[in-house]
Order: sequence, then C-alpha cells, then structure tokens
Amino acid sequence: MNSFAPDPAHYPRLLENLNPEQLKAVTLPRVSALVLAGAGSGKTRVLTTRIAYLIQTGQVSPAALLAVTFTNKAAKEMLTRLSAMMPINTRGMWIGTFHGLCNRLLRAHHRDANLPQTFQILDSADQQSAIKRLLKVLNVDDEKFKPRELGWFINGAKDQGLRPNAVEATDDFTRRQVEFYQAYEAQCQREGVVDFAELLLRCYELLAKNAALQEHYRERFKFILVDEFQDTNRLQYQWIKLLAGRENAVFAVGDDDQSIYGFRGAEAANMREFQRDFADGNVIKLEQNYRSQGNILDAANAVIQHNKDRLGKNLWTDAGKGEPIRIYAAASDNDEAQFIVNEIKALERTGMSLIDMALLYRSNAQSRVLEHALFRAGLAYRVYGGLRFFERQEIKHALAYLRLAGNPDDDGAFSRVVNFPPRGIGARSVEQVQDLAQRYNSSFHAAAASGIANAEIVGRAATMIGAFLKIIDGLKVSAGVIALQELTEECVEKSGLRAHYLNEREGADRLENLAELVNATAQFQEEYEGEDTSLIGFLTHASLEAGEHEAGVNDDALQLMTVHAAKGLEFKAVFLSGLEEGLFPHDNSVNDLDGVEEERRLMYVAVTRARERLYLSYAGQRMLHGQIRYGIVSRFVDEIPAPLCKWIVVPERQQGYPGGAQMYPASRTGGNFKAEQSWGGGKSDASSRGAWVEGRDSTDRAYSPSQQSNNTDAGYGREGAPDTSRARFETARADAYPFGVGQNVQHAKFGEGVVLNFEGRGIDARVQVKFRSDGVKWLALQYAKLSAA
DNA sequence: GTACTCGTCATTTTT
DNA sequence: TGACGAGTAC
Repeated sequence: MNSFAPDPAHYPRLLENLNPEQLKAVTLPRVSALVLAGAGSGKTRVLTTRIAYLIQTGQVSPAALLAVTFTNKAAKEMLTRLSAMMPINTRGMWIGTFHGLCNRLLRAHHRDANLPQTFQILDSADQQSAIKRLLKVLNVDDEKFKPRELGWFINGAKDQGLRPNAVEATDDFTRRQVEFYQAYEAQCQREGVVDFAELLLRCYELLAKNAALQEHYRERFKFILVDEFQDTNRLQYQWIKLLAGRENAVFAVGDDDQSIYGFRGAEAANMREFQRDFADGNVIKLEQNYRSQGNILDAANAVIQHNKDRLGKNLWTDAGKGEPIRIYAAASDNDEAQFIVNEIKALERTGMSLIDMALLYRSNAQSRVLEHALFRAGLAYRVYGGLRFFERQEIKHALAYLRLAGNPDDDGAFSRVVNFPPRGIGARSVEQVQDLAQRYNSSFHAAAASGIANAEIVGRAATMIGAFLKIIDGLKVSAGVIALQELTEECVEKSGLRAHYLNEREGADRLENLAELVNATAQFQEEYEGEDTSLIGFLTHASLEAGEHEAGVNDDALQLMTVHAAKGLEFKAVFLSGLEEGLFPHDNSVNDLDGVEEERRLMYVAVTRARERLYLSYAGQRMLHGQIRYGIVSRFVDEIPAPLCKWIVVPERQQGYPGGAQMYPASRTGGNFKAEQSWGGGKSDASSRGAWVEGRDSTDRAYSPSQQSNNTDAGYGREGAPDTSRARFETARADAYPFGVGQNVQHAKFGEGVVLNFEGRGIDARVQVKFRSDGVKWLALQYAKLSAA
C-alpha cells in the first residue's frame, strides 16, 4: 500500500466541524471548482483540509499536487497546518508562491529556459538600479524616461505575458519604451539575472514551448490548488491553465470582493474566466463568517453592495449582533489620534491586550500623526511594512559581495560595491570600466581586468580597481572551498564592510544586522539541510523571501498598518482612521468607476478585519503635504446603515486641541446641545465644541468601551446618531464658506459645476469645483466669480 | 568623499 | 511636512 493510503482512523476527523459548504468543497472529487470564500469563512482551512483529505483518501500522492499562493507567509501557513493535520513530510511538496515554484522549475530546466544554472534574481530595487545603469549606457534622457516608469512599463508588459515584439506601440513614446524593454532584456540575459516578472514569464514560456516538459508536468500535477485567486494577473492565470491542461483539476479559492491589487495587475476578472474555462458549474460559496459579529458583518455587506461588478455573495454569522460600530468625527488629525489613543487605553482597561488591536489607515503617510500620539501616550505599537531585513543597505552590500563571489560578472553587484566601502574608485574610474565593458562587450569585472592588463586603465585608478578585483577573486576562490557561513563572514571582513561600519557613527545597528546575516546563513544551512544549501540557494532565498525576519511579533503592542497590509489578518478591535473623501477613497481613484470599486473593496477588507469592535474615524482638517486640507466624511461611512452605528461625541478636551471648537462655530446649529459633564476639569464649554452635532439626536448615554463602568476617564460622555454625517460637515462648513460641498454652482467662464472640496481660510480660501465641461479645478474664492446655481 | 542645499514629490505592494 | 535624489562646494 502507498504511504499516502487512506487512514480511516485518521481522516474522518479532518472533516469534523466543517459546515456543509466547506465539507462539499473539501471532499469534491477530481474536478475543477471555484470556491468563493468570503472574509473569515475558513478559506485557508478549506484549502489545507482538502489537501490533507485528498492525500489521506489516497486520491493523490503528495508529489502529484501543486498548491500556489502569493506570499511566503501564506505558503508557510499552509505547510504548517498541513503538518499539524497529518504526519507527512511536506518537504519536497510543490507548495509555494508563484515565484518560488517558477524558480524551482527554472532551476531544474535552466538549459531549456536558456538560463545559467546560477541565475540570480533581481528584487525591485535591483531592477531599478539595473534600469538606471542601462539608461546611462544607452545615454537616454532619464528626465523623459523615468526609471520608475520604465520599470512599470516592463513589468506591466511581462505581467501580460508580452515580450517587446508583442507590445503594441502606436505612439513614439511607447515605441521608445519598447526599445528600452528590449535592451533591458538583453542586459539581463547577458548578466544572467532575472527579475520577478521574468521568473513567471520565463517559466510560462518554458512550459509553453517545450512540449515534452509540458506533458511531463501535466502528467504529474493532477491537482492544482490556487489561493487568493482574485489576485492573479493575466500571466499567472495563463500559467495555471497551461499546467492544468484539460485533464487536471484546478481548485481555485478566492474572493472577488477582496480584490485590492488591481493596481499591480491583478485581474479579478480571472474568476469569471475561470468559471468559463474550468468550473463546469462547480462554484461553491462560503458565506458563513466565523470572525466578525453581526453589526460589523452587516456593515461590510452594506458597503460592498454598492459595487456593481460582483459575483455575488453575502456573509452571515450566527454570532449575534455584538457592539455597534463606533464612529467619531474628529475636528482634526490630532484630535482623531487623541481619540484613538484614549479609546485604546479604555479598551486596555477592559482587559483587552494591545496585540489584539489594530490601527489601520489607507496610506502610510497617515501613520505619523498616529504614532506621535501613541508615543506621547506611552502606548507600545508596531508599524508593519517598513524596511525588510534583506532590503537593508548593509545587507544588500554584503549580498552583493556574495553574489560576486558566486559570479564576478554580475554587473549589478559590481556597480553596487565597487566603491563601497569607499576605496578611492570614483565615478570617473567606474565610467571608464563601463566604457571598456561596452567596447569589449564583456562584464565590468572582465573589462576591468583586461583594462588593467592592457594598460587602458593606469595610475591610481588601476591600483585601486586592481585591489578591488583582488578582493572579488579571493572571495570567489573561497566560495568553492568553505561553507556558506564562513564565506559570508569572509565577505563582511575582506570587503571592508565591517571596518567601515565600525568607524561609522551610526554603524552599530548595521554591524548587528551583518552579524544577523551570518546567523541567517547558518539557519539557512540548517533549515534546508540536504537541499540546495549552496551560495546560489541562499541568494535566491534572500531575493524571494526578503523579510521573513519578523522581530518582536510576540510583543504586546498595538499593530499599525495600511489596510492593504491587514488583508488576511484579524483583530478583536480595529480602528480605521482617515475616512475622508480624497484619502479613502483616495483622490487618485475617484475619477473612474473601477478605481472607486477597488477602494470600496478595500473598505470591505478593512471592516471585515474586526471581530468584536470596529471604530471608524475621520478628521475635519488634516495636515497633508505640509498644507491643511479640509475633509469631508468618506462616502463609505455613509454607506453603512445608521442603525448599526453609534456616533461618538467628545466634549472639549482637557488640553484642548487647536482647531476644534473654533472650526465649527456653534451659531449655525442652534446650540441646544449641552454637555452635562466636564471630563477632566478643563474649561467645559461643550456647547461650542459639540455644537456641530445636532443635539436632538444625542442619546446622552454614558459610554465606556466595556459598557460596564460608566464614564471612564477615557473621556467620552455622549453618543449621538445624527441623520447623515455628510450633512453635518456641510452645516459646519457653511460658516466658513459661502458654498456647501455637493452644491451646484455657476462660474462665469466654466459654467455649471459642483463643489467638491475646500482648502485654506480667509483670503486663502479655495474651493474645488468639478465643472461639467472643464473638469476639476481649484478656484480662489476671493477672485472666482462663483454663484449658487 | 562628505556635507550641504535645492528641487521635487507625495496611494496601495508581494515576489 | 519631510524624504530623497541630484548637484555643488570644500
């Protein structure tokens, strides 16, 4: 009997506690299927349980199955769960990221793929420098052709599966870009390096063009499982189709409502295509949510229902309604931050740990104000999405030496460290080497060597460059003799990196990281024992898994991250900040429908991260790009049904946050709102501070996060439920400006338009108007002849 | 080679 | 506002 034969004593337990849909998905026979898995519906569980089930029932051997994810984290998670479910050696199984699996295939068939066995992988930063280098060589104006944009162009084309000759170029600019793309490909090929997109495209072509290989792998992978299918781009989907052929079963799990990576080429439309191409009606919806309480889920459903292009899905839970969603209209960004701080402290007092709370925002720039407030309050926090370990400057430098040890002809690595640490090889000398390399059509290293030999490089430059070459050659010799860990140590030492950082004022951290790198090599050797522990293996690992070094994950700290980064995670309490038009949805997205729909999915993702408590907040004014921006509440807040929400009103705060009361004068709103208490003994003219909230709706109920103790000193006394938030902002704003947002106006020259936004005060006041024919414009109120229409 | 000044720019991001 | 890159001055 096979080692993967069913174990009746074991596998029924796998299926325990699955709901009917999950069970159906897990136990599907060998057919293709699309599993529409809503947020928190047990997606990963279904995926891994299916794998375990297939193996344990003997339907497939571990080797005949391929499961693909987007992130290393997801792949790892799958492997971990799998090992926990059944005694199995997951090593050698084809479970990994698209890039990881493609890398594996390309290494195995490097000849057929026309790559050196030791090909190196360029990460985004490496790719950028490769592009810059090429721009110099080709003498292209990098003002007109920006490296970043060229990168997008190239990656975009590759993500579509397009080689230069297949890219349609109807205008001159595009033609130039295509030319550059072609030159870039030639450079990469010459240097034996491959960027991320190339990894996939090259692998796709390998299988597409080589019938024998295609046949072999189709024969092998009877079951293909895809995670986060909505995030696949065109090329990735083609790759899956190619591997699947007609026979194999593709089990695709995804959620079109959580497609938030359209901007980097993901095509949620692949899900519809998949239904046509594969599913034969096998669509399973997982709609029971095990994460969030009812109100939160209802809010998420209500928001996402505003999107038109959906496959259709409605989450439900039997967990009960839970807490209302708390919404806070802050006067300013500082006020918002302070509110969040106070609320977090209050939650902490109820016994919730910081680690169970997350503070989310749309864009990274928003974190500063929040961090500042958290820091002042002495709350531990951790910001996700910073620099990753293998992306640090000193690490990249050390890796460059390692790469040169493996392959001295790696021009990217050569350029990076030829004069780092500084060894007197200036820009002139480097240029000289590059020119020679072009003339000889050789690598920088080879050009430098012959240049010195032929006395084309002379004097001081020759001495200095010669010394550098000597270091590289020495490392190369060592690479063949000593183990990876010693080699790394030698790199750090002989390159002079260690000495350099020893002298640098802020070098201590860098030295520590370099020591950590040496540790990482040791760890790598251990972890991958018996596998490819070579230098190349480690370098590949470094490019493909840039940041698995997550320090301090276990500390009890509040988690700060963008909404994007929060996808796939869950927290007891979620604070979603900056819910203002222009920020979320972001300005750059509001002009097209697809853009707004993706933003709305982002909102959906954000909301569904919360298990028990969800706080939404927005600020009437915020510092952005060094200027004060006046915001109105996000449309997404309006899309949440009022009965699910509780509006939190804060009386004047002890310290007083500038811009609060003054911004929203009481005069307009009638002022029958009176706070009954003063919190913390400050001047408590709450009528001016709170006046912009319509008093008639306030419930005057004391609020505390626990709902157990009244009126904690977190400082919130009231909750109100005004009709709509947008209206409130307009009322307030009407004092400062003669027009309200949303109001139709008439301009002498531009004609009819609608008011979108305001900026500045007094004589600086400007108004943003969208005109029917002339688009969106900012007009100075002082000069523009605007009248109400 | 480094320290400075100036200009520019400003979603989201994994591999 | 503030980060970063390019260019300039020593």
